[in-house]
Amino acid sequence: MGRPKQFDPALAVGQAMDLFWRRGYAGTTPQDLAGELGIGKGSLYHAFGGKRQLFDLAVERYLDQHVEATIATLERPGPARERLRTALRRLVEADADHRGCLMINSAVEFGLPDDAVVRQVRRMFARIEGAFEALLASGQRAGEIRPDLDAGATAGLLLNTVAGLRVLARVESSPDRLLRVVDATVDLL
Amino acid sequence: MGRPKQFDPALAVGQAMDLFWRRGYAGTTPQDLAGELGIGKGSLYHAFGGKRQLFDLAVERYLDQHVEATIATLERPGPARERLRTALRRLVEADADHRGCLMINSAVEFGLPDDAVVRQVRRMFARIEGAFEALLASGQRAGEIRPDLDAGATAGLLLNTVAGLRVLARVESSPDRLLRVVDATVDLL
DNA sequence: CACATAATTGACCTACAGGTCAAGAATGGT
DNA sequence: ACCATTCTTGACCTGTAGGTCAATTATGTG
Repeated sequence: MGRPKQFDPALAVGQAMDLFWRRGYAGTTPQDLAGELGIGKGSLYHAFGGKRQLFDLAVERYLDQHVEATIATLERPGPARERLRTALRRLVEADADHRGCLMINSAVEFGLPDDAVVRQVRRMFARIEGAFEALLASGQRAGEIRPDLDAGATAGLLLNTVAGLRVLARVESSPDRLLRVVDATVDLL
Repeated sequence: MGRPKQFDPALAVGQAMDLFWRRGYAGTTPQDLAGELGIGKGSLYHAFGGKRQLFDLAVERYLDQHVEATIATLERPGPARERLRTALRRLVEADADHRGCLMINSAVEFGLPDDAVVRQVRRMFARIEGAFEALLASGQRAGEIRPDLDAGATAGLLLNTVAGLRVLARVESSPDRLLRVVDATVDLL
């Protein structure tokens, strides 16, 4: 009962995510958010509690949506090295507007003091690193990747590579150089 | 003639750099800056023109100081691979308080739209990449590094690795995992 | 000393971020 | 028809960011 919501909260979280992603947390005002969602500022606070709560929802959404998509690419069938190359290339090519990664941008913006965001970022890193390790192990079982490679350490290296790519994407105007990095990395394995 | 300055502008730029580095551009207020430099807010504007101008000076200082120091480490005598390992380890170990890199933090905070900062960041990246390429070439001449390695592409890879390390440092509580990344990277060359 | 020059300061200003709230509008239940 | 409940909204509030300025203080010069 009561008056029904005039907007779809799930959709709204997606729009908020988009805005935070493009403009950063501090760079996004409640005004901006209300405008983007097409609702009054009061409604926004009524529905989500506050800017930070909405941001946390946006982060959660980002994880479920974009991060999981990347991981899914890694887990698709095919030769391990090519799965890796494809996933990394996608990451670069999908970022034509240089937004980088919401999580990494936030990690840099908030830094260590902030707890909730940093915890989420760590969770995401662990998830990605795990996927890399599984990929490497499967590649080794299939004989496509040198068996003497330390899968754990190399997974960390790949996570680090992704972090680098996402940051460089913010200042690199063309994807070419990043794609070269992707290839150089994959070829080294 | 006229009243002499009560503070050393060069020193002040260093203090400002430190503050921007720790708190980010948006997170540092003119109030904070005046407090840190031990002068009145008005003095600050009289001496430097504004927050952004002071920031630009801080960035310049950072380049001349920290970036050049890292590059100097790369150019010291010794086996190429070990020079690289040392430089990367230093980067990680010197960042116990998780500030990362001023330039990279700024690149993420400002994003592409901003011109001055992004131009500086690109200059710095080019400088570092060049140093890596020289290092790799010298290692190849000395027979320490496989001659079939594409020095240009690999230099890009190393720049990317540094970017990753600097970002991960902001959320990684202990340096151990980053040091493993360093070793894994160097060992792959 | 008088004066031109330059540095210092805190009071002051404007804009806006982030958030609250009272009044009104749309529902289901009786 | 009335009510309890829930959403919606724009007006309103407080704090502060970023910056300006007039008055004051310290220097060199004639």
